[in-house]
Amino acid sequence: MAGIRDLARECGVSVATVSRALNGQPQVSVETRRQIQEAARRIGYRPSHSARALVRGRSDAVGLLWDSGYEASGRRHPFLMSVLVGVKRALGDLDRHLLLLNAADHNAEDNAFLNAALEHQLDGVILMGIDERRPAARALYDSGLPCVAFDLPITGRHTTYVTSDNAAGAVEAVHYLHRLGHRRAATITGPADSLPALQRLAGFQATVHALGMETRPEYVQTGDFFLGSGYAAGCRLAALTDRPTAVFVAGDEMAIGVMHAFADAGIDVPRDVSVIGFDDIEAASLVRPGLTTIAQDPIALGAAAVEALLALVDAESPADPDELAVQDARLPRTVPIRLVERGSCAPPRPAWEAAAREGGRRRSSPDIERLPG
Amino acid sequence: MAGIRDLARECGVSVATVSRALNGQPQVSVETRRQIQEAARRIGYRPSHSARALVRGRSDAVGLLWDSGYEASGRRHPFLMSVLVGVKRALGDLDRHLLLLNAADHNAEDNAFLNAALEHQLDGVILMGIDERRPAARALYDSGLPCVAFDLPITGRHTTYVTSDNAAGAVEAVHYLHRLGHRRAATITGPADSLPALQRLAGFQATVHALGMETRPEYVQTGDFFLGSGYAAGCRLAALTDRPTAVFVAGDEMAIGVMHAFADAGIDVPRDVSVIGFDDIEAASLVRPGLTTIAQDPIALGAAAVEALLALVDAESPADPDELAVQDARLPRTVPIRLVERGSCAPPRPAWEAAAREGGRRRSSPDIERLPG
DNA sequence: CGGCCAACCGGAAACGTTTCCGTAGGCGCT
DNA sequence: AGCGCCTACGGAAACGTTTCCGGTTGGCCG
Repeated sequence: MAGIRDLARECGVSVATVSRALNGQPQVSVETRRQIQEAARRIGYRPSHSARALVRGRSDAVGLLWDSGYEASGRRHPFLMSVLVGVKRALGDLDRHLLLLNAADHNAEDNAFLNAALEHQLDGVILMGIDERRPAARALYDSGLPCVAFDLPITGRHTTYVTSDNAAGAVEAVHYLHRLGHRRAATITGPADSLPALQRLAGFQATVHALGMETRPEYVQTGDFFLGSGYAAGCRLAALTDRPTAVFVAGDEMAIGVMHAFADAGIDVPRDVSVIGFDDIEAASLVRPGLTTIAQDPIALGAAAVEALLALVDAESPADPDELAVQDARLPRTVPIRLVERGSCAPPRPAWEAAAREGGRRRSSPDIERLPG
Repeated sequence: MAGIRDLARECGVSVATVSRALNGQPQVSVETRRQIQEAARRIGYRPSHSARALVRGRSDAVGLLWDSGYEASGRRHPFLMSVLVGVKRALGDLDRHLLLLNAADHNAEDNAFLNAALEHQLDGVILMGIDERRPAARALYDSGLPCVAFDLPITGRHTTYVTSDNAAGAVEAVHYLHRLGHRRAATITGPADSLPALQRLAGFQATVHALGMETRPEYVQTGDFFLGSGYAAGCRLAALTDRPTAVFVAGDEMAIGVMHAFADAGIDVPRDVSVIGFDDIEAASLVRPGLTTIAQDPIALGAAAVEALLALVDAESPADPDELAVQDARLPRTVPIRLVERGSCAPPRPAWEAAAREGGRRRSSPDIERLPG
């Protein structure tokens, strides 16, 4: 393994010069630099990450904390993998790497995460799909180490979070429904301790109100983001005498559940009732009819997270903690969403046609006609 | 930041003793060890990973290489995330960490991966969802650094791969179909350069032959693991005069595609034809009817990968390269699969009923009756 | 011509570990 | 009593960088 000394000897210069040349520092002549780079390539020199990290006191790596047991706990992050891709790309552009902290799912000592982060001298940590109330997690973001989370409103000395624009997504969804002609829309929301669920519900209610659409207590049902709860809520909706003509569901998996419930009740989607989801999970494009949904942009989410994290570390890097910059970096990031139309929404049926509904019944997966603008 | 010297001073011993005590080496008295551990906790001592890695020459970390642009290239790894969980857990049990190498999707210099791996002194690298023909990947597993891949039959000096028991899965699938009473089964396979596709096809053909089931050229169709290709293949199958009564599809997404094709052709699944998939992706349990499929075990796959990787590094760790152990560690790992029954398979219809099929048509998602053992 | 500055470079001290080698004492054995 | 072995420990040399503090040129200005 060729070290910096070998390289220095090879070029007839000192190790200091080699270091400066390779790190792009200015006090080295262009000719010397060229020679050094040339020689480095020739002898296959590779700088030791450990040595560099040791002396500089940081590793240029960020940690990723995510808990594999999380999904079982009744919450979800439907596309962690894609978000991860976004994180990885953004980091790659900055020549940084990502260290997965094994959350030692069992037997996790309270300082497990923090210890790992400090031992590796991480620049900061990104948290996703984790129970933010775990002591081990708390210890981490109470430590002053920069942290950014997905969909988790964590607080700490150097901490912020990123999330999709859930409120905007909800208002776009009900505007869309309203444009289609719907006036009676229900929603299925998520657990009350889920930030996205709350924001989506708030957006829904505000817009329904602003548009003067009908509102009743039975029109908001609660689920847990999983299929079964969507099915159950769908059954409750189906049994209503004043059934809504559209339903905005806070998560795609639940939305698929309500579609099943409606199918089992003999209610055709989208002819009899429209359903619109949230997230755009893979299955949304696989089911029939295709699920119209508010799509999150996982790549952008990942990029926003690293941007937020870097802002956090930059803000505290100078010796004097720039209080203003810290405040600024602490602001949550919110990334835009996008409506993707598939087959699960349509204009409501005219009353006379709905009345005649109990006649013949056709195939439940009709090709849906293109919707007008 | 407390260093090992502070700890030594605190305890009135030398740094050498502290190091030995903390690393569990035997030549330190139990009393001294206890005191040192106590003091370490008290002053919050955390060993520097960089320093340790620097002097020991290795980092106790393994790299993970996966290419986010891969899916666009016509191949898939349907549950990378879950496999990742498996890898992470297995690693966590060994107090190792996982470093995600940013594959610098663009502008990737030919040695990008290898450089990153060497600079970080990784124990080895796990590859998944990557185009194994990329020069940058080749350089990696030609380098002698231990590598293990998923579903990629890569070869190199210290290299192996893990994969699900695709052949066994295929034979189980057709046995299952055969038990149900099917005698005319088709298959939809994947690209010819995909290892799992090849193995699944081979298992299918061998079993069909062994069981004396009908075989015709049109009964094997080729797809690319994506929905559209499954739909197309399903249409071709539906148009056959001697249509098969069951189809074994080499991937769940394609399987969903053929279900759509059949639905559009007025063919009911599972009444008119059974379809069985492979992989058990999330959507398999979300569609209707639920997709009966051969499930891979992603957690076990991940665990098998780290086990294989560690065998590889152990085999070459002694000064003398134990040629036998290396040979042994190079053997591919194969992890068992499991049949999961959902609603897409049923006994074939008796001929007389099939003949009368063109009569009334009912809802396409009937609740399926439980199958006899 | 002396002094000053900029540009370029070298020596050496860190950084925090692990490990090799050495040593002091205790103990059993002949 | 002398010898050697074993256990527990200390001293110090690595490991491969970065960076501080200089030092040596050569050119320019006064």
